Amino acid sequence: MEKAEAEPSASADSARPWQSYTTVYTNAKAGMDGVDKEKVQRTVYEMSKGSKYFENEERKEAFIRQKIDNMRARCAKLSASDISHYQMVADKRILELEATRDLSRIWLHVDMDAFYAAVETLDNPSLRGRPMAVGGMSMISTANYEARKFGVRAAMPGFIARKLCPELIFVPTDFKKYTYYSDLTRKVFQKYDPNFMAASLDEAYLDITEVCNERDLTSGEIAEELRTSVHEVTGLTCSAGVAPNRLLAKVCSDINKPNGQFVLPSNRMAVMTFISSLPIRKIGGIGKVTEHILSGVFGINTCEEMLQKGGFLCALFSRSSADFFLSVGLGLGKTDTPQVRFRKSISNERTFSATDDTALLYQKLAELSEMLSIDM
DNA sequence: GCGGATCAC
DNA sequence: TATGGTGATCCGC
Repeated sequence: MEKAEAEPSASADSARPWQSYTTVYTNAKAGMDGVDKEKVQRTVYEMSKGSKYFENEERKEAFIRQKIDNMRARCAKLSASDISHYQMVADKRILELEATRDLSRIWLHVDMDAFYAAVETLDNPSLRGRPMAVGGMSMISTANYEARKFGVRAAMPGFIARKLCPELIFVPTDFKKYTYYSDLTRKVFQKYDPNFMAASLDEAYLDITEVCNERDLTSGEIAEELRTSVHEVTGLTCSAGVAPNRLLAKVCSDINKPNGQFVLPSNRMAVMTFISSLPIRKIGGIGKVTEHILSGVFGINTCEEMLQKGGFLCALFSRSSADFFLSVGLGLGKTDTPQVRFRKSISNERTFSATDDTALLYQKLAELSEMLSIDM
């Protein structure tokens, strides 16, 4: 195993405690380039410190640190013969996965730019050019690019956002509005792929192989035309990524955001070059925890390193997890169009302040059950 | 089979 | 004052 990365020591930790408190919204995102990350991080920490939420985050982070320590120990205990065995397992799996590579489809991922915020600005043009967020004091759904300059981000609580940007305008969420504009964009998507896959109100995957062939246009030309059409129909901008599979297309749509696009050519060399230096956190399905584990245990920070450490991954993870990690290292992803998609669960939940009042808890349960039964 | 954890939007 | 809601998947027990 590689030497452990420089871990924040106890003394550095107490000198700059905010550096160890990370959240999903203290991560880099489009429009956050000129942001003073240190200052944002410190403000988030100061506003969070001492709260129940903060305590729970600390508890979870301690748990993850322990998990990393345990996995490191398991790694260290592997014998030379274990290591060569798992290296063979990995090499074989890599060959099998490589054999499934399909470069025949062209996938496009569309992602609307700051969707909820952009819709609200269409509805109320006086918001244009001013820092604005959709949501409330508890939670922000989206921030426009003016607000992002202050470090304000989706998933950040509103009271912290206001501290970062006192001028911030709050607009309450209005899903009816977003659904209306989402439907408009989907009418456009349908013209390029009648079987397009909606991933959310503001994201979709399109297999544009046929439309490219039939109209004898490049994927980049189709992407330009689709984005122009979406803008004409809705007044909203979007970004697009083109790649031979959905996993890569999703990464690509983020590269020239906002109002841009990126095409990854459908050949193995281009894919491997693209993936080689790509940070694993860019991959859908690899979140904050998995990033920490892969980095802390194996020293894996880029997709290429998934292949280099393949033996250890096969030794320590389940078959399905190891397969996923190796696939990422190869730049493989789904290329099929599932014909039917079933919903597998239905649920509802509400957050409320802590209580030991059982009567109140039963009442909450009754309310939730009632609402859920109506949904069903 | 179930509950908790992780992840995405 | 104050850190969401819905759906999916995986893992360990």
